[in-house]
Amino acid sequence: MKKLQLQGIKPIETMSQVDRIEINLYEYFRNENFIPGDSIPKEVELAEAMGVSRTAMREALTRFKTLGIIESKKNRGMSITRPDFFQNMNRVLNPRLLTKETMQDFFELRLVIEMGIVDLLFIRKTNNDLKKLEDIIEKEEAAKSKSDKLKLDIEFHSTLYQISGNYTIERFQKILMPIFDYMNHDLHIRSQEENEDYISHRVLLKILENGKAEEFRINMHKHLIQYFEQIK
Amino acid sequence: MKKLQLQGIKPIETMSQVDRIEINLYEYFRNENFIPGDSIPKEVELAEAMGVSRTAMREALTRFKTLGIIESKKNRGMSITRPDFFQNMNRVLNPRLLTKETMQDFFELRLVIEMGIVDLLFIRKTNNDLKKLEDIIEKEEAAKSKSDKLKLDIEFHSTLYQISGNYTIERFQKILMPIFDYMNHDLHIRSQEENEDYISHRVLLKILENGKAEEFRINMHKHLIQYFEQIK
DNA sequence: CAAATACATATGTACTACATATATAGATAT
DNA sequence: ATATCTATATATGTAGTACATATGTATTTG
Repeated sequence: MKKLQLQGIKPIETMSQVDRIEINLYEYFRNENFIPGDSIPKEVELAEAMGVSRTAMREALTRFKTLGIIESKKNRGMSITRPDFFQNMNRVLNPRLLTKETMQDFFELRLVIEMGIVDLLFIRKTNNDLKKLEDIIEKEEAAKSKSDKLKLDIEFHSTLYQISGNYTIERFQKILMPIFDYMNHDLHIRSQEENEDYISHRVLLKILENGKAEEFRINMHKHLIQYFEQIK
Repeated sequence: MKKLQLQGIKPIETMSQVDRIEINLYEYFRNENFIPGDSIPKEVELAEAMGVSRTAMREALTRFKTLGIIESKKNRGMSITRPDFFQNMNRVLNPRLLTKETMQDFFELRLVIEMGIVDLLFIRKTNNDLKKLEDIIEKEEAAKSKSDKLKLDIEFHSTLYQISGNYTIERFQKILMPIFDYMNHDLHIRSQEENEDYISHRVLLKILENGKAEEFRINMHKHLIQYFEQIK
């Protein structure tokens, strides 16, 4: 029988005992309808109930701890926790470990999100938000050094993520930042000056204040045109 | 001294030995400039070099294995691997473990991505893709039962993700699917029939064939209006 | 009755022994 | 000489025991 390889699926025969323990535990957690905060049986009980050594059980438990599904305290035992998706992503996000394709994917994802959050911006924007953007733009226009300008550019876009009011997206962006940083070294982006109909942050802000979402999207696309041109 | 709580940062004094081993190892991996495929020293060597027991070292190594940063084979030792971000996400993605807020965030993220990928669609669409969408729409129009319609609706949108040519986004969507499924039970979405200017999949396809990205975005927004109306 | 102390308990760390899979070298047969 | 089979060495996987450490609970003490 040929072995078809699928994402994230191991053939049974190559599963170690700990793999099976992990699956058993996961089933157990689900069946018991545990919710975050609930405490679970202690290590020795779990090990005995499953007929394995404490060592192996601990290894399976370590996996869950690593994923943030359970946490443990001395003498207090272990309890279910609310996992943080992006925490793990963060631990793993070393650009050196990424393929070029995945980096390109993330790069595109950024553009996708920036184009996509426009509707959220118009639903959630407040006067305070607009003021904040105004401040950034003023600093940006006054900035002399290239690094200062870059910093404020990033701050402008980060603020847009904030205004979207979506904490998950905001964190996602923060985590992906190092990748964009890393990629910028490779990209040969033509400078804004070479671009005839360049859309400035100020124009975007004006539209966000008085315009409509559709208009904003069109201009955001123009604003990001240098990046879109890289995509084939 | 007050203890300020920050995302993903533990106070030093509460760090266990294994926590410190993990940090040490991570530094080591980075400094040695390991890339996927490189093999790393064996357990006992690492343990001795760091002056800890094999047990504790193994626990730290288990964490890396869980995150997909290293893998191990009997007698072959351990080697650096290319981690798969979404694999871990998948393991953790139990709607029961999500807060309402995070679910809402993901729900919005879906809308953001569907609005945002439009430009990628127009860059990457092929005749084959258009044909595939046509097929789905025909089946959809012929479908009688509600569940069949729903299935084909999902298939249409999934195909858009495929057409975007961004594998990472495609996987992301697949992983988030169960959440949307789960949420749909809670949402009171008014049916398409109640909607006067409802934009059908056929209209979207027409625009994708002959229209422009801007036009498509406007209509995609109308197509998703029932969902946008849920957002405050 | 409050504070200090002793004790019990569950996880954390260490050490040892052995199981298991696999690469390598060596022996055997064709 | 080549292929196949066998033995052995090796690194990870599993088991078991002992003790360390932190923390909750009960007890003693002022």
